[in-house]
Amino acid sequence: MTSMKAIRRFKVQQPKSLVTIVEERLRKAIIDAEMRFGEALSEDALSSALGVSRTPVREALARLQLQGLVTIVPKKGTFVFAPTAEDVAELCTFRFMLETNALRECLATAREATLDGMTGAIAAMDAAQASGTRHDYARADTGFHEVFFLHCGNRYLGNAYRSVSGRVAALRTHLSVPLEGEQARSMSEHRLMVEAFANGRLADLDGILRQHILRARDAYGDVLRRASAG
Amino acid sequence: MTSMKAIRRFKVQQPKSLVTIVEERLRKAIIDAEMRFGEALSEDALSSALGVSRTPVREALARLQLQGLVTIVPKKGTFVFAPTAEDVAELCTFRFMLETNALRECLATAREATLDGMTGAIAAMDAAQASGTRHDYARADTGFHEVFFLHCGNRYLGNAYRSVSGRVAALRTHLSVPLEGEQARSMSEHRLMVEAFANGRLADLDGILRQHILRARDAYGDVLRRASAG
DNA sequence: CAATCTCCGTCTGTATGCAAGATACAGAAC
DNA sequence: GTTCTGTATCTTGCATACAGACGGAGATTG
Repeated sequence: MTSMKAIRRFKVQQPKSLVTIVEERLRKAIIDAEMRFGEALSEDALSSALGVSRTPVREALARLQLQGLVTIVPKKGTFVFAPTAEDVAELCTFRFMLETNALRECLATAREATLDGMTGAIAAMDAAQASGTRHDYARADTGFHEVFFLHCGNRYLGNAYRSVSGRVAALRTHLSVPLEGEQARSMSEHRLMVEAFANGRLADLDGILRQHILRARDAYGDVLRRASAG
Repeated sequence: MTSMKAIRRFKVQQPKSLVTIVEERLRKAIIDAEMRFGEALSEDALSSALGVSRTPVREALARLQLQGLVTIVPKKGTFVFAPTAEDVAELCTFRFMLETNALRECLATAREATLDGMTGAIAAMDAAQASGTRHDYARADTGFHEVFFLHCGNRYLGNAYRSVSGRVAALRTHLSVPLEGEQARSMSEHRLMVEAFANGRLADLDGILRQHILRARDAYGDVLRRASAG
């Protein structure tokens, strides 16, 4: 029948499963610091709070564990992840590696699209800095770094990043680094990265990125050490 | 009682959960090519075959999906993953990136231990080549590459590798590359890598590794293209 | 008063039951 | 003969029920 092609356009997106909904809700709760590091999560409490049965909650928690956002201790309970300074250091090192490689790919195969994405993210950060909350800025920051993986053309690279991006985002919001000049400094570094990328200066890009991420690493490490000491 | 501290040392590792057992069993079945790419897996059939209820089976399948070993299609079923040539290419590229970085870390911080591990793995490969099955050789090969991540000192790097190692291992056994000289060539490349590592020649190491992995990529790609064409 | 034992509440791990979507096939209508 | 439709039977998604493990409060004993 000739009208079939037209009909196909009506295909509806099937509703998200409860597992997905719960997962996203909890993910947001953890990342946006609605819960504290190490806080206990009872499957029972969550299921009644969210109005679903324990089954999807349980499955969602399992997924979050794979993303490193919660820690499941057999027979004891599930807890919001609690990073140590070492954790953060390794995490940042790893992140630097992923981003460097993603950027290299972007520069080689999707220069225009990546540049567009970056400038768009910068605009969002500007807006957030001007009028938004700190959370808005953090979200925009996250978005900036995600651009690389959207255009890098390697799904595995993107998956690997996604498997740690939750933790990175959570660190950003939980440890609202108290340094005053922090946002301004972050912004200027992001701008520098866009510029280096536009000019195809890969070495510069690596340097800025390294500095950007490793500085974050030290800042987070300091805050954590202070927290565990005090 | 003062003897409690001594008694604690006898604590036995608690029995694995059913989920873990099922997961490992299925993982092995997929990796060792007991099932074919794309084959359907029914929760019901699996649960009765394994003698457990559907719950742990379901959870295990969810985990395997996160490792990329199965694909879950809502309301339709679960299937053994079915890689395309593109998949394989991206996978190998990613793998090269991870291994390169891991090796760099090993060379910098755990030279001796890594070298020991590599030579041990080489010995296992020799043994497998002399008298073992092709599966034995594949397992030893997998072991060789795992050494890097054992000693690289970055858990995230190791996790990322583990999240794709299943697929890599499955490719190795499923696509038993028919080229005759393959094993010998692979062996010699591994030996070259050990040598370059021992001498600290990082650039050489990168080159060999790149060649080693990218050649595997092309070989797998060929087999897959031929399979999908024929 | 301190150390230890015991019991109980709470948690997770697993089994099972039920509902709803997807597919394949048989049969009816043209 | 071809196409459509209804149904039978698969599949998963989710809810609930039950049992075993862990941890803490209180009882018990030195």
